[in-house]
Amino acid sequence: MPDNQERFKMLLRQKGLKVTTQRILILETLEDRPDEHLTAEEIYECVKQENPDIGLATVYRTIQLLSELNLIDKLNLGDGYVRYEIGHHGDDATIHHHHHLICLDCGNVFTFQDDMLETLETRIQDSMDFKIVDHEVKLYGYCRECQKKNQGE
Amino acid sequence: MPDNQERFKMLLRQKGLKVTTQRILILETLEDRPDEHLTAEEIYECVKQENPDIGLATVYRTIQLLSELNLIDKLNLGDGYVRYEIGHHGDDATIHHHHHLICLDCGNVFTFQDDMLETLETRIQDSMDFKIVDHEVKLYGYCRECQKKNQGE
DNA sequence: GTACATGCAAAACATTTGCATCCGA
DNA sequence: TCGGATGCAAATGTTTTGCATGTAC
Repeated sequence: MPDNQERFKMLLRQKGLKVTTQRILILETLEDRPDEHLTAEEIYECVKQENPDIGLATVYRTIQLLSELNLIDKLNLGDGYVRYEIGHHGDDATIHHHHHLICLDCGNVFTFQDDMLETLETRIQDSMDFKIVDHEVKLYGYCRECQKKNQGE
Repeated sequence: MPDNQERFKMLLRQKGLKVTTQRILILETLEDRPDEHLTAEEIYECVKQENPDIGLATVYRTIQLLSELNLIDKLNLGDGYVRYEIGHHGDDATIHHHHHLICLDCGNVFTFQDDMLETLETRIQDSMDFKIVDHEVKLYGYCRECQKKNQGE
């Protein structure tokens, strides 16, 4: 399991880019909140507590960098914000994308892992001659709490 | 197989809303291009050919209405535009969501249908106590043409 | 005639960019 | 020192909204 922070520093040096306080703080913010799906604005607010002078533009630029380096994943819940979460890696460098359950009532996002998608991908690959390299699965519905809450209706 | 146009008119009347030329033209535009994933701007350009005085705001307002009435589906390809397509209904009123294959090279979007998701949904429903009502699946990769084109590299 | 719809322009919104200054290597 | 990084403000581009006018019913 590679240390994200060390990897980030290594990748930056490799590209002749600089290791700055801001960049590290932004990565830490995302590492500390592995299942929160933060928006740029939210990341900005978090980092400002440690470094009040940081600018929102720096957050956007760093997010883009982290995304290109495959250290974070984008997530679009269709609410007008792009959200980000730290990448979930396996022992190798392979990214294990998990999937998202989105509650239509409370808006909470739950994650789950399932290997069935791989079977599906193989099938599509064969039948449609389309080479799949990434996927995104979102299931919308009602979480346990909201089902309970609305049972009487 | 219900007629979208008649259904739209019926639903409008039911809600005390009015059947206008603009609303019908926008629905027709989407009906005529069932697999094109149009942006608001593109719909606007199409409708302007029939009705040059239409405003972009009307397109946005109608799209929102059609979306609320479940006559069209939203699709976000992450390119900064929200896209829309006519809903694909079965014999009953059930919406048969198809899935999308997005080529990372040429950007073309292909659709496919697969029932495997239902098995997945049942499993999630049982194991996580989450009642699923809708889903969205996007697979990213390379289409046949682009695979061929880039074979030499 | 009375809502509701429309078109226009202005506003709102997230995100990006230009540029002078700053700072890591 | 020097090229990349930052912060700020301005710009961008999509989508929304306010309001006077138009139109379906």
